[in-house]
Amino acid sequence: MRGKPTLRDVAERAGCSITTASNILQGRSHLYREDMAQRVLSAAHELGYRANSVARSLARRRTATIGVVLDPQHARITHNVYAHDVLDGVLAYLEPRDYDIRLITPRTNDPAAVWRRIDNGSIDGVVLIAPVMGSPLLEWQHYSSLPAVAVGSTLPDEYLLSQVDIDNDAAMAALTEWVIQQGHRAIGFIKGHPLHWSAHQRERAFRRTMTRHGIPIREEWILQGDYGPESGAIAATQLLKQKDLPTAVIAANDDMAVGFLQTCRELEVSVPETISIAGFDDAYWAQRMGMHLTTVEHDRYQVGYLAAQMLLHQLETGDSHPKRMLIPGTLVVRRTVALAHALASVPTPNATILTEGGSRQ
Amino acid sequence: MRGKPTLRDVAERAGCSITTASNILQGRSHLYREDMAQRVLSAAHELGYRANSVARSLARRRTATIGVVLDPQHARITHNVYAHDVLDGVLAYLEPRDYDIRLITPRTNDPAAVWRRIDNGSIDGVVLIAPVMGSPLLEWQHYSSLPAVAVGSTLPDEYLLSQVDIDNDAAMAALTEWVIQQGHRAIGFIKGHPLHWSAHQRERAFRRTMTRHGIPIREEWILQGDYGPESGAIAATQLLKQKDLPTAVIAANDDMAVGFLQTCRELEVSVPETISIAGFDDAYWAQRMGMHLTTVEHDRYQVGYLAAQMLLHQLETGDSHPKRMLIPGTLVVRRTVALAHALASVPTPNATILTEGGSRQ
DNA sequence: GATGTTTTTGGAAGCGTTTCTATAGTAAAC
DNA sequence: GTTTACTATAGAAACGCTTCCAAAAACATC
Repeated sequence: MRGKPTLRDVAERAGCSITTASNILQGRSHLYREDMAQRVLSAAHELGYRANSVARSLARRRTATIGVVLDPQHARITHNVYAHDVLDGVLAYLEPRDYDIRLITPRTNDPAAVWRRIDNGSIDGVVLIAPVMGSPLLEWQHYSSLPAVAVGSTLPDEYLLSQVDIDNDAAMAALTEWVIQQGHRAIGFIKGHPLHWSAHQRERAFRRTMTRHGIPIREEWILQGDYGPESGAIAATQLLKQKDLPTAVIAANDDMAVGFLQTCRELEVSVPETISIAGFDDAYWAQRMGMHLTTVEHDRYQVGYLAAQMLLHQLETGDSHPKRMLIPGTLVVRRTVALAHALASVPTPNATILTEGGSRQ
Repeated sequence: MRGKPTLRDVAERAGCSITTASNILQGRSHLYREDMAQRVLSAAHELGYRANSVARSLARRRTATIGVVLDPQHARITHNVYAHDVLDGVLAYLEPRDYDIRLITPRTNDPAAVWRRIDNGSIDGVVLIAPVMGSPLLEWQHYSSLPAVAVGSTLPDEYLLSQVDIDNDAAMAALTEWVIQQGHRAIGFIKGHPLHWSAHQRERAFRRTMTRHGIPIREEWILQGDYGPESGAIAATQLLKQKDLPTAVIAANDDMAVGFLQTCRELEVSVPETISIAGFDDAYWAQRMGMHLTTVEHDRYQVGYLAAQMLLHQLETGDSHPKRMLIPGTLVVRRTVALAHALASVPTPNATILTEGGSRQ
């Protein structure tokens, strides 16, 4: 025997058939006499035998591997905090269950090429991370019959994909609600990247909540952003040069809110005294800034965890009915939104409110 | 034919043998008559055939997959910026070369279990990300004969591992040098996590440079940190309560430098007027803070890229001789280190200096 | 038309497992 | 002493592909 020991080597050394060795090593030793089991086990141990997972996958017709696919749009994983958190959750669920992870980061937009890469028999199922509008990942139906769960994009139903996401709509509604309850009526909004469904959902929730309260929306206070900090800074510059200013601005995510804040500092506009600003996502680095951004926190780790769970459930039951699961957010009240008038702040019923100390009210 | 089409189906449809189909689909059509090649190609296309990569791996005895292993110490990938950047580089090199990535995040410290998981025949080689002292990943030699490259930890030679890392020593020496050239002689240091080799290297380089300039090191100004921002904050509290203060502090990384800065702000100690502070790493979120931290930038992406390159080289040539490669850093001069005296600042010869505008001098 | 050469194609043996099914051997039941 | 019923083990096919080697076909040479 040269090279790595195979099952055959183990069988030979234990003086039994390959079948026997295989069965015993798979934990079916109750089928055999005690001493046989022992012989096999120790032979395997002495040889340092480890089953070849490729051969096993071929024979079992399942690979015990899940593909995690990043949208080509954000192929560089760096700074894609969303992907990290979700990935962590996915790993946390899968690792103890002896699933492996194949990380796939396509660098083309050609759906055929992308799916050829994804679905080549090496994975049992796939988690699609944050597909944006027009993403090749969404062509799933045409190219693959792999069980799939999309994560981080609440897609229209026609995509027939199982989904797990944060509840953008409810959370933004709750945030807007809360800002309104602080007495603000002149509220601006910085929109997210137009290719992300979340951007539209967040904007819609903002508008709906404003309207529900009979507050007029001033379109000149609705600014286009792209979820990047720079776009928040630009929005701030644009907004602050207007003669008439809102008393509060809600950004579709924390990165833009921080960009906005940064610019306010530079222009010496005081936050929250002159203008209040709220974010969305509770970004890690925004927390570190000590800017005490009022925002909505989401458990993205949980999203990943549940997505993995949903996927494994699909695999095990064969039930490929698309499901949808939304994780509620938590309002985190810090210091960047002030009372507009002396008005008792009543907690909104739609979301848990977390004050800075961490106590839930 | 039911299920996914196999090579056999393609061969049948094209009216040829499996061998022929295989050869042609692997691009060896020059071996065949033009029309044969065409028949096979279109049969494959019509059936939507995609080679099963598991079967292929088994037959070829190579998987075209690289394992990327995170140290169990930082199994949660989130906020492990180092891992992200490196991973990006690895992906960038491997993806176009049709290698797949298996992401492995062991959750135990038992080397046997860890390596059983890593080396089960499903990968051709492995990139070990930032193994810390005592990490099971370092037991490589005892458990695996897989080609391996360690990244992000400059290990002692006895580990016999190929390595790619940033040049901690040279970069910290250059930074220290520069701070000294700004006229500082009373310089403190915040150490990194004691289980990371980098922490010791950075500290050694600091001490060596100080000594080389004949500057005494005051041990009460050398504080223990752990690379986390909180530890920087704690160090600041400890340091600032001393009666005698250094005029500058160098932190072993940016996270701690920022924690330090934060605390200075809170205690209303002005930086850099009262005390200068330099970081190391040029962390993304520190950049965003608008704190203009003077630091050393490293191309971690490059580290990952080169590691992947080195690994593939080992695979292709079979040359398993441990190699070592260090990437130089770039001093980034921003605003947190001031001149201690009116002294002309001379660029150090040991590193490129990047001033804030981006121009290299 | 026999022989040699080159070009095309196919047979068959793997790769290392799993798993279905078959076969001894032994014990209990009649 | 035959049938029934297990128990313990092994044979062999299959998974889908690659690849070495041989066979067949086509063509050239004498």
